[in-house]
Amino acid sequence: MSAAPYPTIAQLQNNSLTMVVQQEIERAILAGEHAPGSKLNEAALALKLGVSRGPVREAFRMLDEAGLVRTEKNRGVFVRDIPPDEAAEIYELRAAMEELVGRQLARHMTDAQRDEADALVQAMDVAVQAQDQHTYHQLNLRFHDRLVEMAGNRKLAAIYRKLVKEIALIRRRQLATVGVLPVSASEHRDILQAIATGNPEHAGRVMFDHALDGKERTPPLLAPAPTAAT
Amino acid sequence: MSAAPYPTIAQLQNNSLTMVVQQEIERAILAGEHAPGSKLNEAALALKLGVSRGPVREAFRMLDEAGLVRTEKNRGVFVRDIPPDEAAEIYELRAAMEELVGRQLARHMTDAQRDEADALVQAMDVAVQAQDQHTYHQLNLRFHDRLVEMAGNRKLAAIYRKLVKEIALIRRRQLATVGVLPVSASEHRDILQAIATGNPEHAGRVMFDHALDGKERTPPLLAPAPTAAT
DNA sequence: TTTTTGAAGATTGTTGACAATACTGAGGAT
DNA sequence: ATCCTCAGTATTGTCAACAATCTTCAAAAA
Repeated sequence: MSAAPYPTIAQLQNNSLTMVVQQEIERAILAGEHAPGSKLNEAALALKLGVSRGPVREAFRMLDEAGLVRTEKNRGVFVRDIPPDEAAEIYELRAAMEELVGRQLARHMTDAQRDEADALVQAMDVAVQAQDQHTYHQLNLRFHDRLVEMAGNRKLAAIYRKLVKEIALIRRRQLATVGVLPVSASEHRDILQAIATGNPEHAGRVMFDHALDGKERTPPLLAPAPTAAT
Repeated sequence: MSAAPYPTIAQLQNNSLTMVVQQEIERAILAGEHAPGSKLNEAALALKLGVSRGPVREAFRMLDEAGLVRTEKNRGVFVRDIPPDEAAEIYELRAAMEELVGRQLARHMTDAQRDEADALVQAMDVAVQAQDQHTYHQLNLRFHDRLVEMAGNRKLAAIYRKLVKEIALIRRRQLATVGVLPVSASEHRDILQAIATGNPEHAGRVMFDHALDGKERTPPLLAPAPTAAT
């Protein structure tokens, strides 16, 4: 009675219009259909999604609290345009979280979990050889998400995912910094190896350094302010 | 035009009804006026606060995203009753964040910041000698909040504050674990001393250990489930 | 030309009403 | 006595209308 016997039940339970709207707007933002800094029109979104403004407003409040949009009283909500200095902070925070993950996994990782992670790394190798950037990126996200989940701290995992979403928003700014994909390929093996040693400090440091790479790759600034909204 | 010349301006800017309602409900929850697990009635709250249900619902969505309440479709929102295992996770996460803070401060803390922190520790000593539990607790929160802020990572500070609020909610369950206040009194001096050494790893570890004390003090479980709502 | 003013339009903030769902409790069947 | 059934009630989900605020832009003043 504690856990849902079938995932479908939980699905139906969360299907209030607000939830659907929230997920759709979030998807659109992360997919780049709304550029950072751009304004989200309540009425237009409601019309497009076939609902009234109420659920849209509630979804806005959730997205605001999640850090994906910013609300200005009597002016509207805007897709957040995360400034470079805050972006650096987010990267650093994520790195610290991954360090914690590395420590935990060095202590508690099971063989089955190790196998699963190995499989993802191998799949990434395949994607690299095939020059399949998109698949590689997806696998990379999944690899880290799974490791975070394996650490066994649900709160950590929840916050980590929020940070990842914000980072996805940051990446929207630095449009095409693509092409640097094979860099981290071998690092993933290093991570698993470090975890396998069972040394928490070492595993933590390796994951920390790896995560911070993303920050280093972030160019200081591309476009100062496309729209006047700041 | 970038920074608000007077804080009052920002105050008035955020005074939408939703914001006021959100802050009031949050205050009431953290003050224990709504017990964990208890139901929050939309209409009743709206009436009490003198607004319609719309702003109350929007505030609910924010509080849900912040982790202070839990929403069940077609059933209502409930004050979150954080289970012991998740409480442990939150404590651990907070400890990891404080560790990061310790590292940062060991590198960058200024003399003025050090003086401010020292003053807070001294004030805590006074409160301990006066047996003033409440003042001590407030100062303790402020001490850690200021250190986190001094670390210079706004995202970290924002998430830390959310965690602190959830921990306040947890404390509501373990009603009277009071009386252990002088324990951490000297530890605060140790923290500042460790930071002063300039050794990031050492300062981080001291803050981590200190933060985890809260977790250790948490009894595994007091009341299994006061209400049937779980 | 540049700045200011002020209506008209657009957008957000708030409300009250209606629809859909969940809860309660009395009555009856087993 | 216990368990179902089923109305009546309470509560949440959604919507459309009204009020308040902001934005736009043309006309007038400097």
